[in-house]
Amino acid sequence: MMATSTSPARVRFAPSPTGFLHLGGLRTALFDWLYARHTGGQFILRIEDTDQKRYNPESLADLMRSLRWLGLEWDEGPDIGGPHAPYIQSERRALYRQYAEWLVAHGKAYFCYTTEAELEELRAKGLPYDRRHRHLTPAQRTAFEAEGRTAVIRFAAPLSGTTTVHDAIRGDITVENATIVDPVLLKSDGLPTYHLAVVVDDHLMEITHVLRGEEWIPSAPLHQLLFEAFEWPAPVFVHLPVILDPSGKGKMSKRKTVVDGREFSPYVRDYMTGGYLPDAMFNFLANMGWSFDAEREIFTREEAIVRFDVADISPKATALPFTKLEWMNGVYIRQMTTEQLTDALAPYVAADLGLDAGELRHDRRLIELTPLVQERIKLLTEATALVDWAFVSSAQITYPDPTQLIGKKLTAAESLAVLEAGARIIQSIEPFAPPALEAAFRALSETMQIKVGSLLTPFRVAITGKTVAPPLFESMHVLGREETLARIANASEALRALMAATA
RNA sequence: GGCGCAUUCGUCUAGAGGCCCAGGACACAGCCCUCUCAAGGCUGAGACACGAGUUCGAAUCUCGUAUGCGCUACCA
Repeated sequence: MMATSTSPARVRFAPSPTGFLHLGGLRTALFDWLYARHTGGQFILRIEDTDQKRYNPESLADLMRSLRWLGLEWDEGPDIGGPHAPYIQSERRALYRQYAEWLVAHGKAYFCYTTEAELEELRAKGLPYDRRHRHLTPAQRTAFEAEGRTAVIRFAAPLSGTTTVHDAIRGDITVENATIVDPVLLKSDGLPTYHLAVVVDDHLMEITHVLRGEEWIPSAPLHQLLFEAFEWPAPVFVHLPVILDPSGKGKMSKRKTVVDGREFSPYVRDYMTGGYLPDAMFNFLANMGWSFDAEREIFTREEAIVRFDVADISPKATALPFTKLEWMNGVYIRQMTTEQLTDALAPYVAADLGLDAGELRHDRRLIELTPLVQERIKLLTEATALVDWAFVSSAQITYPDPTQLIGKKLTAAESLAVLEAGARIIQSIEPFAPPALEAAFRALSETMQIKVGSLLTPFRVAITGKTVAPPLFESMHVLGREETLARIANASEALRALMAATA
């Protein structure tokens, strides 16, 4: 771990509200938050909605819901305000014009009247903007105005020399100034471009560390130049590696990607409803481009805060290992208390079974089943398939494939005999509880000379209708003596029918 | 095309000249445990993109090549 300054940092997450929050964006926000907490500074949420065409009204709510789900509370932001409000750029438009005009007044920017069509002509020839209006006379300007042309404000970038920006992860990055061709700062609709807005706001909001995607590396020198033009100190730049598609090649797509036959969405909202735990997602994402130490990757938020440092972030692009996410989610499920898991499971199971979540939360069956499924699921969504049999009547357990009722190395007749013998035990056993049941069935295994595994299979299928289910004796107990006997009777009947049909 | 960034097991990563014929994790395979399925334990297979340097010594430094990705908008 390389130690850097621990003075309080002001770090902002500045998404543009164009769609649902992406896992890549969440990771950026997570690193922002970790660094702010690590230094005892502030985490700020700022909305960069200067592109009216791409604005998506659902986006803001989704964004805030997603961040809060992960536990990333911000100290200043659009909904809670703060000393530098407003935190939505479209509400700050007057500010940007003012600063752009200051640059013009100081000879560091200029009005440009080039039309869309003229720019298109240049583009068609593969040429960048030719700085044609960099030195307009007042008379020329008046003439263009008279034509009704609207101006944008462009930065008068240095024509020679180089600019070096320091990136906290990669070190110095140097580019020729000549490659920076007077970018637009203020658009003709009066709103700023990203370049102007980010520099003005980062300065005004006293941002000390800029964490953003590496797609911004090429424009970092421009931002550096803008800070210099305004005579403001520049923040520390930290360009985060991109998140790739799980295949390892190409940026993660906006559509679902398939891994091992299962679909994984790039959107956070799908994980909020897909059986994932926020703590697991937090831990998982913290390992993407950063590592706690060489041997350990399961850690708490508090532990991460203590160790996190932007200088330790890897510069390498990463593909999200979704199977590892699932494994980690399972680890977190197993770490929960029974009460916590029941709370978490109730809404999922209730929705799947058409029950009331509030009532189900206090249902004896769910409460007893929770510890039995705890080490068998990786996602909260997987619980229903393991427990649904407990919430239906015996009549609803059918045996479409009665051969499943036959134990390994047993005949149908032998399996039937096993069920009947077991039913006699269940009828009279006291107490009707797992330890006593287990002892009795093991004794039965002895006397009938049938392996425990083979002996129990008919009961498991009889009771749950499935070959894969939670432990048998506990399951019987959840059902109760009468219901257990009813299901065994039904299963016996199914076996008899099978024997009659094949005889 | 130009400019920039990156490159350790299939994947996520440790590694800041000798501790590394490269460590951990997921996934995978085998074994153990076991009432099914899991969980757990043990074992195994599996990587420094390539080529030149620098150095007594390079995964670690330099240069080149290759590959991938990004930017090249009045989008962010």
